[in-house]
Amino acid sequence: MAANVPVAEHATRVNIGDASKRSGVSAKRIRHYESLNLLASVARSDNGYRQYSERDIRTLRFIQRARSLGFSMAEIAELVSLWLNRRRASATVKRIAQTHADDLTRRIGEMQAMQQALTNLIDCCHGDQRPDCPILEDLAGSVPTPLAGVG
Amino acid sequence: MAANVPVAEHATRVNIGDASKRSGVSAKRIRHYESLNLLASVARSDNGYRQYSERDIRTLRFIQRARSLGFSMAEIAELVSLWLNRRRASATVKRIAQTHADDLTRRIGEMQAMQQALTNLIDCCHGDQRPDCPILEDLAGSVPTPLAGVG
DNA sequence: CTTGACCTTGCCATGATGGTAAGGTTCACA
DNA sequence: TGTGAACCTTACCATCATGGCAAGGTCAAG
Repeated sequence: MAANVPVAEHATRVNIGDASKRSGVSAKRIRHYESLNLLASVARSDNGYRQYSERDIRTLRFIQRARSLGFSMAEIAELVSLWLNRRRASATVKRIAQTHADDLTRRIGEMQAMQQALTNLIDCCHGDQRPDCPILEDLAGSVPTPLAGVG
Repeated sequence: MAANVPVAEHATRVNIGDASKRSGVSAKRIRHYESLNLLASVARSDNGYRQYSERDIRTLRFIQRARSLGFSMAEIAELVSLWLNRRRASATVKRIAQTHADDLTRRIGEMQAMQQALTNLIDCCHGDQRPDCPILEDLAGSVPTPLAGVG
């Protein structure tokens, strides 16, 4: 029953369009990642077309997944490097992830503060045809500014 | 008791450095906002220096406050225009604010999803000197990919 | 007159991605 | 054999809001 298909992993090379379909990364992004040295030495065929191996496609999926978690390309470069390094310490990976998580926490907090302030203003605005508007009043500085007088 | 200070509002013109200090907007940003036509026709003195009136500074503070709420420059351009338009409808302002608030909500949600997924992975990682790491395993695609086989 | 603190314009960089242009390659089909 | 579609290539520009730097003009105090 064992199908005698020659898997020939090393020979399974596809063009960038197939690599894109199979990784979920646009061809444009794939080339960009290559320019950032995230994919080690992409092979080329005689006509100059890039040829992607299974390994390359796994790397592209790795990058795509990391992007979906919001990692920057610089962080992803580190993560890919660690992924390929069998002597890595998980502590290093964890530190990168924790730094990013902390960054997310900070940014979420900032945006929530904006959202809260904005929601308060929106709730106070009747939103009809009249010109008076608490949103504009707030932006115009209902709160007196500390440097209002010339120093 | 009324101090007889000549307020001379129309004459209170300051250079960009003072305008920056009094508005909290960097000189670079002030020039940028001018290029975006957010400040109507900034006056110039004979030597070519920009001269900011009290009104200009109020506008800069308005912009600064709007930026702190996360509005884009395009939205701020609309808001400034509405602020200056006595025939505005508060509904227009409210709509802009609501659209932005909705955008914030969406982005906060996306980031929270990232944060949650990341936190789960971090909690599973022992983070020591050993190489095995659930974070990398997740990025490498613990979930089987639908197109894993060649089509 | 020099020095330093201003001001001016203009160009480049960020980060990750998309768009587009101009051109080469391959394959299928008439 | 020609043609056209569907690929591929590189290269440049745009986004968005801001900072940085360079080269030079202006001004006031010493």
